[in-house]
Amino acid sequence: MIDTAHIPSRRGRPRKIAKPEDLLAAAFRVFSEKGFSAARLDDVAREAGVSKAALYLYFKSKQAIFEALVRSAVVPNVERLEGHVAGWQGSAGDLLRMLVQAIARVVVESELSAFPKLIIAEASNFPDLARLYRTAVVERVLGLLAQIIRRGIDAGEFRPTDPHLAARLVIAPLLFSAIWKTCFARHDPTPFDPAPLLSLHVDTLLRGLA
Amino acid sequence: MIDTAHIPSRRGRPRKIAKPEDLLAAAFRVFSEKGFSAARLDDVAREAGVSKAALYLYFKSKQAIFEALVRSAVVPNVERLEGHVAGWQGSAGDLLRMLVQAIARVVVESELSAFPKLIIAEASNFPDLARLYRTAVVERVLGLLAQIIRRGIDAGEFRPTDPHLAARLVIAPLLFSAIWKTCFARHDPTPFDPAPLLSLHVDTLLRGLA
Amino acid sequence: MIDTAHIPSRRGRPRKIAKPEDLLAAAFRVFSEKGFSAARLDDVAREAGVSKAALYLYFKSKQAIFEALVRSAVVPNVERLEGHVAGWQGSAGDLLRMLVQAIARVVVESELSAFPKLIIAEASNFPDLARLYRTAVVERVLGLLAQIIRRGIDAGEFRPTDPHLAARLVIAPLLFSAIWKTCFARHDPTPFDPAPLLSLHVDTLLRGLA
Amino acid sequence: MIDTAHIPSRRGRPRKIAKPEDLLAAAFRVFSEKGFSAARLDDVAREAGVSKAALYLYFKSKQAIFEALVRSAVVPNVERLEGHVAGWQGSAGDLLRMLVQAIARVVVESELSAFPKLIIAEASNFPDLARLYRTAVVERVLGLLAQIIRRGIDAGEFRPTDPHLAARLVIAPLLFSAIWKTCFARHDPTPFDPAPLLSLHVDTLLRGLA
DNA sequence: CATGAATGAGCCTTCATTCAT
DNA sequence: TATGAATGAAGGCTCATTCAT
Repeated sequence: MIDTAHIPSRRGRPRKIAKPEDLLAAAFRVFSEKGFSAARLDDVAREAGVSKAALYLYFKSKQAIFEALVRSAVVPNVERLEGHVAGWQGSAGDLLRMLVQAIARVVVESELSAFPKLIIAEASNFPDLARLYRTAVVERVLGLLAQIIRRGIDAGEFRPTDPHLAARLVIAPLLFSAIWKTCFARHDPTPFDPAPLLSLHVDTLLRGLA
Repeated sequence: MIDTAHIPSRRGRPRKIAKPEDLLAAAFRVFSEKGFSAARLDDVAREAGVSKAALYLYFKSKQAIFEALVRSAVVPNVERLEGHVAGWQGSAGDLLRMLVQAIARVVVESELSAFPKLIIAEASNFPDLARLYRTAVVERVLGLLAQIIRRGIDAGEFRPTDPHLAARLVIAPLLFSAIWKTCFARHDPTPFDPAPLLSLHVDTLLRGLA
Repeated sequence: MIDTAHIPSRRGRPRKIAKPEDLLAAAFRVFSEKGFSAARLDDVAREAGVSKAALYLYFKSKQAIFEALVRSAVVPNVERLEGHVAGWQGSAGDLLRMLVQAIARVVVESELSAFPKLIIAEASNFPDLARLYRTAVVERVLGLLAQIIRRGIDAGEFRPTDPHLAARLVIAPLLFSAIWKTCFARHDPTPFDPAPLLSLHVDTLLRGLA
Repeated sequence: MIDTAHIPSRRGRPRKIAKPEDLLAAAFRVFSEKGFSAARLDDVAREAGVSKAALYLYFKSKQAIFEALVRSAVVPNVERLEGHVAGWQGSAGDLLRMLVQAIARVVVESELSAFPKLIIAEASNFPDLARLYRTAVVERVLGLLAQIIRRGIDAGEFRPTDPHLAARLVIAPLLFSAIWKTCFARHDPTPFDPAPLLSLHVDTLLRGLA
């Protein structure tokens, strides 16, 4: 235990230099654990190692923290995915398989798996953020997938289907995995491994689309 | 999944005798709109047309209401599904198709689509309920599906796969639809129709499993 | 000392039936002692013998309490004065003398002497209330006085002057007395008696206006 | 009453070397606008063009700033008035008229009219300052006036009255004007001109005292 | 001397919960 | 059974104050 009893508790003594990213990271941990409403800024501050008041140096309200959090997570990851696709030359099937694995790595296997849960939980309380997430993340990813599927159809690799619907079929098991992980796998003795499910998913889907 | 979901949202003169099911129905509407923490018992009471204090005649706390809500939704609907399966004599494929449609009718197309959202949102705050929901609903449905798939494999109708994984693939687009509906379709001009997606899903999945 | 230790401190036990007027009376005491900003609702609640939360059963915010307080004090006293004037038949001078005494009784000698102080202190923070007080109290009283003075001029009792300015001269020593009382007389050993000052005031003013 | 009141409200580039008088001038503007409690040191600092921490280089607390402000306004202006009186040789009536005009110029027509409001508002929160202001300003000015009035009585120019009470009558319309200006004239389209009122005041008072 | 960055303490406000009727 | 009225216990946000640079 660290003995800090000898430090006089004087008001206003600065202890730590806070960075907004660190604050958002702490907020993400607390918000995704508790949800927006049940999360306390006390917890966010403690998690970030700063005082509650310090949060207000960078964000003007609890809601502003949440909004900044969603916005900060929106763009970069999608752009990473689009980068994957741009340079690829293989078949549509191979590209789909690779994308599913890439998304799994980013979303399902990292801590970001809590993000969909957070959006799902708070969509009706923050419709603007839901719309932002939908247009800037979900529909962009779905568009990317639809484009690949259309390419596969045009090349005769896939049978004719609505590419936008098929794109949703690609995504669904990924969403399932992320949710399973955050909902059920937390208190589970055996660790949750999405790989076999996703492997079967791609195999089955590609057969089904062929 | 709530037996009383067919009760319309009354807004008129409060009935003198409140029934716990009415209270749960009101609680469901409010909790699924706001989440557990942001939901106020004031709203639940007003929605139910009773006083706030009346809630405490039947439930000892806000958390108890939530728990009763989840428990009430657990058993009946699964049993209904199991009834569907028991009497069926057709092929595994037909049975899967019918089950997907049945689940869609119950979960996706009714107001109960908010239920998965609620569980997802509150799983980490109520791990016991999450476990209950998992064992009493999710795994029972998955087990049912797995059983059918195994039957299909044994009959040579499907290629050999892990039936439990395949069952998840069956469920995933249903979950996707329910979530899409509660998250994004709320403020959407064009109404959300899960039928085409699920139709493509079953077609593709059965081809993929064949 | 009253022994309440044996009473279990259970949440929500109602203790007292609060009346909005009592709450406003308590608020008046605290606000006029401390000013709006320095007043704490804790103090208002304790002064009223209720919990802080009880204040919100009747008023939606601290500011709403303050506004209700000002509004509640505005009309009745002015109407009382106007009643005094309506039935009077004597000379303008006698009427002025009587009115000064009446105002002194109401404003200076009662606890209401703190009211002008409160308005003065908060006028720039609550311009709407200042305007209300000006139109509904100050200008009405000034109008009443101006009317009497004009009557005196018309009757040859007073020399010709601007009645609205003269009305202000009537009021000024009353305001002085009220302010002196709240500012300086509080911590004064010898009690403050406005009567001699106001007596001299009326004598001198009537001579000056003659 | 503040020696530095002639310093215009700078809004430009902050001077490197801050002077306590500048800080007090800024504090006066903010305190007289908001009152002590509602005034924020952020605003004082911004108004003074320095950082909030810089205030603590010269004053040990917010309260110390307020106290210094009041003290700084106390002595000089009264001495100026006493100088006016000392060298005067005319009649008591002329001297009173001149003094009323002098006070009006200093207090009512300048920005210092906010000072009485500030004292009135904070007297009960800062009784020591109220006492200081009373003895060092108010009673000295009243004493000056009483002395003149006694001179007038002794010379047969005024009828016999209590000079200390009569002095209050001299002051009252000045106080009225200052308060009217700060409370009601702020949001008034027509500018407030105290001259006619004070002119009538002196005329009437001198007649009344004669 | 001056300030940007940080904080402890406190206040307004909300809300689940309880009691008298 | 049912409720209107009340409250204790937070939580969000502000602000005077302090320290490192």
